[in-house]
Amino acid sequence: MDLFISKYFNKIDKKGRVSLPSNFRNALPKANRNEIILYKSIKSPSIEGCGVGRLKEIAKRINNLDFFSEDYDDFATSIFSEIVTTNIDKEGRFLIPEDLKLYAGIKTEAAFLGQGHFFQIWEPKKSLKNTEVSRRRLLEEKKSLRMMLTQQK
Amino acid sequence: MDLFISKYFNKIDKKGRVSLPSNFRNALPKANRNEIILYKSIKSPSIEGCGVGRLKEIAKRINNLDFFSEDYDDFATSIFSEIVTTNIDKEGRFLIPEDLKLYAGIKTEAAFLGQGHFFQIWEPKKSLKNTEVSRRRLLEEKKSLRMMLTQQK
DNA sequence: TGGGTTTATATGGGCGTCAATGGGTATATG
DNA sequence: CATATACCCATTGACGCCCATATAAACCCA
Repeated sequence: MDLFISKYFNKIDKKGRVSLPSNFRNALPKANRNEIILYKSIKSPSIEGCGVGRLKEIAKRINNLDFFSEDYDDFATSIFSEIVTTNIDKEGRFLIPEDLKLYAGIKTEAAFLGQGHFFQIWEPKKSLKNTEVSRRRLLEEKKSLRMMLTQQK
Repeated sequence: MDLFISKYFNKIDKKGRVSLPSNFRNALPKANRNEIILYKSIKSPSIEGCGVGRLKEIAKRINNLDFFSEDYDDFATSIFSEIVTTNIDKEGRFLIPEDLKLYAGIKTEAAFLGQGHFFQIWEPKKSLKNTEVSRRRLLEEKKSLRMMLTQQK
C-alpha cells in the first residue's frame, strides 16, 4: 500500500528529532526511503511532506494552472522556493527545519496526518480542531461530493 | 459470496485482540486477507470496516479533485487521516485502535454486523438497540421502500 | 441413524522483534 | 572552536508470531 494513511502523534526530542511513523516510511518508494521533502502547506498552518518522487507530480499540477495568473506565481513561489529535503536517520527520524516548525506552531510534539499521496504535520491541538472542522464541512455541506465516495463502484 | 452478512458477538482479550468472524474473513478478497481498514461511521457510534481494496478506489476518486481546492483537503483529512489499517494475525484476530473503541463505546466485547460491502462493529448492547430501531423505522416509515424490495418482479 | 473422530473457530498465553524514544560521541561545517 | 547533525547504542512497551486448548461444527463409518 503506497499511500499515507492514518494519524500518529510523535514526540520531538531535545535534539529536534522526530520519528516518521513506520507506516509512512513504508509508503515511501523502496528506492529512496532515506529522504523526504517538506514545504509549508498553502491551505493550512501545517507542513506537508512526501517522497522526493512526488516533486514531478507537484510540478505538473502547478503547470496546469494558468501560467499568467497570479495564482501561478504565488504557487510556484510558495512551493518550489520553499521546499526542503531532509534525511531520515537509521532509526527513522528526521529534523524539521525551524522556520517550518514556526509556521505550523510545532514545539514538542507533532501530529502526522495521512493524506493519501502525501502527509501533513500539525501541532497536535490544531490538528484535532482542523479534523473536526473538515469532518463537519463534509457532513453538512457536501452531500453530492460525499456521494462520489460512498457509492459502490 | 463476497458480502459481509449475519451478526456475530466476539470477545476482546487482554491484549485487545478480537476475532474477525470467519465468515467475514472469507468475504475479503483472496488476494489480501491479512489486512482490513477501519474508520468511524459517519452515521452512528460504530466502527465500519472493509477490505483495503476499497481504499485505492477512493484514493483514485479524490485524486481527480482539484488539488488546490478546499474540497480536496476536507476529503483527504476526513478520510485518509481517519482511516486505520490493521493486520489480521494467523488466527484471524486484529486490534481495534483505542480511539475507535472509545468512539463506539466498546470495551470487552464487540458485535459484528454484516452490511453487504462493509461491516460495522458495535458495542453489543448498543447494537441490539440500533437493530431494533432500524427495524421499526423500516416497518413504520418506509413502506414504499419495503414494497420495492418485497414485490415479486 | 447413532456414535465416534476429525476439523475449524474462538480464545488464551509466552516470547521474540520492532517501533518510538533517549542519550553519548564522532564528524562536519562555518 | 562552537554549533549542528549523523552515527551508534540502549531502553521500553507494543505488536506479531507461534503454540495450546476448548467448544462446536463437519465428517465418516458401521
